[in-house]
Amino acid sequence: MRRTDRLFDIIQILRDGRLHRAQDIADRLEVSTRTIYRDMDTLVASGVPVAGERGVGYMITQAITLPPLTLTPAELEALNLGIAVATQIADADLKAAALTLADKIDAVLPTQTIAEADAWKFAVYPFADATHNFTHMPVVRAAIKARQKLRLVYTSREAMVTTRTVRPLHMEYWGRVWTLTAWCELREGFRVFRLDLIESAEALPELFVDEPGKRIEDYEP
Amino acid sequence: MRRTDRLFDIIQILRDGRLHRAQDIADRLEVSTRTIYRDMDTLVASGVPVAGERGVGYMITQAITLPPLTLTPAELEALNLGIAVATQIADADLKAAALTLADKIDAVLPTQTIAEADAWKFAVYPFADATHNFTHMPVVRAAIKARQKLRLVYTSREAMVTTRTVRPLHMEYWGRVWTLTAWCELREGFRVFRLDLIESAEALPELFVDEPGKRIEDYEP
DNA sequence: CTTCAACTGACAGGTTTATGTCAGTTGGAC
DNA sequence: GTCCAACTGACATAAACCTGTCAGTTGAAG
Repeated sequence: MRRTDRLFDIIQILRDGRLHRAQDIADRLEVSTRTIYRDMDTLVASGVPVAGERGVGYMITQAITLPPLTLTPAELEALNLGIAVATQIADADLKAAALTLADKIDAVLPTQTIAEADAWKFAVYPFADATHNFTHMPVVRAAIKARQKLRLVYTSREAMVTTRTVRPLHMEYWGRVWTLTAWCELREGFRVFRLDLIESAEALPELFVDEPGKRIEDYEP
Repeated sequence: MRRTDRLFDIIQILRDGRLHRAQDIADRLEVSTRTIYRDMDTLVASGVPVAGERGVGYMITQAITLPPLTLTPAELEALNLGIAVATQIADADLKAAALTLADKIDAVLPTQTIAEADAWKFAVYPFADATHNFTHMPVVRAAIKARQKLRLVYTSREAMVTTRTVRPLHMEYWGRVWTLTAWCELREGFRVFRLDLIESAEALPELFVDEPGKRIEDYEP
């Protein structure tokens, strides 16, 4: 938990928009510069808009602030979190969607709360958990809808890499990982794939139709 | 990453809704029963609806499944994540809000996509990261809106526990932690509190009004 | 009361992760 | 060219975490 704290502290330091040398940050947080360089790597990989320039120092390159929203309090909180998570995602489409989603909800809700909402300003800063990998979500989701077969390069947990053609059927979110349930043409049976273990996913032109025994309804875990 | 994998495996095993003894799970995953008991702790703390009964075994107590949604693909993904996160939260209001939020979006979007959405079924299972603590969010948010003073019991990172009365002004989400910016009457100055380090938050009947130097606009990090 | 299996606490060993030191390299400004 | 500070890689050590063993306790069912 210590390291997370320090990463948080670094953002707080950078927040002023001014220039900071690794040495100064290191002194302030009582660690070595090497640790700061490593932390900066983590922050950049997490999507924090910080840039370092040799001979100069580190600076926040942008501040991401959203306008006030006008939801019911609890909904606002739920959406708040949702947007925060969605903006963490590397996928640009999803980032944009999270924002338009906010707009849509904003538009459909009664506007009477706008006035009082000005006291509730919030900002969302990207800070992805680099362990998550949502890269293949769009293509997988699209293939499920379009009933397109998928060619997957998949690394199993035993580090075996296989290439297979599957019929994508169903996605689930397990809080830590997303899974894809599919009928695997290589194994001739249902298989559950973890999205974060998919190396590459390519939608094939080949479509598939429901066949008894290969539908999601036929899947029994 | 190994441990996460095993937690995921345990859910997969429990998913069949049948009874499982710790010994059996331990054998299957090739770890000791002690490890399984520890894993079960983690799962329960994460909100996975699993219950153990002495002399009997472990069983999933409920399955949480949501009906199909009808958003644009990207929005669906964004919301998907948002709901997944929101349902992780211990706060019952927020859980409910996440669900009604989904309903509202569902209602306001064009219905033409409903037909094709049936191929896109998804389920969300709670699996909170136990390190997050959103317990005080509702009361803090409410106090900001109502301009009520808050009495905080706060544990600083140096493990110092203080009780203070603050004027809550502004909340921010930093991806890993939420912060509350407030004017602290104990320190006579602006302070930033991390929500996850707040022991207790109590809204006081006492209201506050804007005073020069104590408004969020006057805060300079 | 006995049995079963969930549960708990303490401790030791192993593994992984974090950090510091050091000795470099790189790119821009002057 | 020199200076500056970001950056990188390798290695050793220290701290944190994970796991197994063991010796218990607890609660329900028979």
